[in-house]
Amino acid sequence: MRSARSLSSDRPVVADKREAILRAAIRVFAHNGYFSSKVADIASAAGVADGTVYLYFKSKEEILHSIFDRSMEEAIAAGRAQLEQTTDPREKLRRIALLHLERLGDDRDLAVVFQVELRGSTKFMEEFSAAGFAEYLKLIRSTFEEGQRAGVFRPELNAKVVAKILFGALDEMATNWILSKRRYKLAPMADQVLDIFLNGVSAK
Amino acid sequence: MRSARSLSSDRPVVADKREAILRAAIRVFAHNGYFSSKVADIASAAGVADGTVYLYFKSKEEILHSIFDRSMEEAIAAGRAQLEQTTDPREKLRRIALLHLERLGDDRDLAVVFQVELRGSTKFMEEFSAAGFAEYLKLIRSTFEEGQRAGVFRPELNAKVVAKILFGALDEMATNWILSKRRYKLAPMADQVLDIFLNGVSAK
DNA sequence: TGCAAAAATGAGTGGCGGTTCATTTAGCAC
DNA sequence: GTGCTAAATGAACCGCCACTCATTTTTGCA
Repeated sequence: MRSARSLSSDRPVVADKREAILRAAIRVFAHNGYFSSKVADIASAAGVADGTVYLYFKSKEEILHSIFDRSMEEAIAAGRAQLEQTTDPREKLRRIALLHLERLGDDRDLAVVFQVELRGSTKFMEEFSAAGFAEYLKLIRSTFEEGQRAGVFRPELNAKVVAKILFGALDEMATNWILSKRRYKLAPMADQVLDIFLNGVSAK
Repeated sequence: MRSARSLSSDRPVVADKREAILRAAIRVFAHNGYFSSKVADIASAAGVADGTVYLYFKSKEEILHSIFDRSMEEAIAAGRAQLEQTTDPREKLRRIALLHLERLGDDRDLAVVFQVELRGSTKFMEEFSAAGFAEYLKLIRSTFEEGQRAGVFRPELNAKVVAKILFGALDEMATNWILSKRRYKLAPMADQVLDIFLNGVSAK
């Protein structure tokens, strides 16, 4: 039973099922936490048998990795695309920040995985940090340096530290939003953060 | 064997052993992560038998809670004490920030537990957030509001958001410091953060 | 329609580790 | 020394769950 559309697609059913499992995993991890989530839960949420999960992923841990890798790749690509839209460094940072919070704000489950589940062990943190996080920080940093060269930002500031400050502030907005019972829009917070941030780093 | 100093102290040997287990747990959690740490590891690191741990703590989870509770209580008390040393709101925030990074910088293992292990599940996060974190944020926030009333800080800013920004920036400094292979002093970062932050929030 | 290969299934298993508790040891008063 | 209590011990238990694999189902082609 079930609509098994298989002809006409060059990528086989594989992609669909892999995708279904990843989506299910995001949902399950977000609700129960990575360590409390059972592979069986993910399987049933995805509508497949337990064993099927292992046809697409080597282990439970690899599922978490895949979620991170895919999302981070998308986020960085989207960020890069935004940067091409403008040349003003201030505006570039504004777009990065907005995009950052928009993406998380649009998918609460994914946001929970990113803000909470991925932070839960030094082992993960180190791997993830090495992978995508560092690149993301570098994106912010080089944009800032560009602004320094253009004379827009205070030249004496350490760009690495500045990047961490902006990232940290946005990160805290996201984490707070997840934990908050009161529902509000996340993306608009970007403006408030940037107001203070740009005011703090701009050359007078 | 062992020096069993028991007379003269009103609190019995209990406190010593509880303390030993807590310290051992911080070390073990920091090195292996909360979920990978075995109670047996903590016990042997503390120099006691497995079962002894359960004479002082109801469960493995309660150990983590106790670490958080005790440290947070100390941190907030220390923060309050600092606030009494000065009346200038700018200086107050500077001292809070410095203290924040000093405390984490002085005890890397505790810092790992705070920055990484405690963030690993929504369940923990919600409990901890409700408990001490919220109070800490409030400390920052009310100091900022005091500065607004004094005309030192921009009056149109939302104090809650401002508090999160400062906290987020400091938090990111701490997390980065833990994950960094290069060893540097954490506390001095406070000045760089505050430079930008105060510049961003001060009334001109 | 038949048939081989690929995909999917889900019951079973093996190991792990948090917790318990019967037993041992230490502390102390007389 | 003797007896009593509190503290400490650590072997064993037991529930859990990631992962395996023998079997079944689906697919795609002739």
